[in-house]
Amino acid sequence: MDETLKIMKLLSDKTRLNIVRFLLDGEKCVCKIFPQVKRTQSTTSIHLGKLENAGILKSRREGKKIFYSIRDLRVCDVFKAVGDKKGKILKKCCCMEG
Amino acid sequence: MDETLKIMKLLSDKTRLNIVRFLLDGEKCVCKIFPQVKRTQSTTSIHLGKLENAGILKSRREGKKIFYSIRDLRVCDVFKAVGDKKGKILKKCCCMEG
DNA sequence: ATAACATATTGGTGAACACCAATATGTATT
DNA sequence: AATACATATTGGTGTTCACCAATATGTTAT
Repeated sequence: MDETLKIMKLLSDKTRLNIVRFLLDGEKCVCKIFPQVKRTQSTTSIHLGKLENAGILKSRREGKKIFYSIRDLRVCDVFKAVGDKKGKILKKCCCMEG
Repeated sequence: MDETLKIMKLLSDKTRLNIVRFLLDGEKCVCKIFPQVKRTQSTTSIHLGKLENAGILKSRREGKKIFYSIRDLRVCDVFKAVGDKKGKILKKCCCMEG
């Protein structure tokens, strides 16, 4: 499938976009994520699964908790490209040199 | 509404993505666009309308024909950010300096 | 004015998917 | 093993929206 389309589809949902935005601040536990994005635990879990499955996020277990973080740094560049607030904070970007 | 989300939604459809990709080569007439993206004239017209309405594209009449082109150069940067083939061709980008 | 052409709009249909509640799985503690 | 906690999965519902065919609007030429 069209890789660009895949990424765009993943970022075209409010909940997923807010998840990624939140994770731009660094690794976060699920229990912190779903209150932040104002969705139920189940809904949030589904979205995290999709993002991880697509390679956008990665996860790590620590005891009972699971921490998610950004794996595919291209999303940072996308935020920068569109001029998102969160993007402006980011200094290091992966594919913007040259 | 969330500006980033708006752009992502617009770029998250196969037809619209292909329209924008095609227009990265320059201004194009509707009659050339809809065969390229393999959609009916009516469907293509709707998508062009949405993209123009959102400020991504602009249009210009020349006789009976209407030509569309890219107005919001951020989409170029988005293509570059995700590593899309079309993005790699582009040399000038608007918001990537610095 | 009428015909021919280019694009826009409308109406109806089907599919994709976000959402929540409820349940299941998995992990740590006692 | 039983309980409590954290996350994942399932089932069902409602909405959004892409699509096409048909029709309407607008432009040029005769």
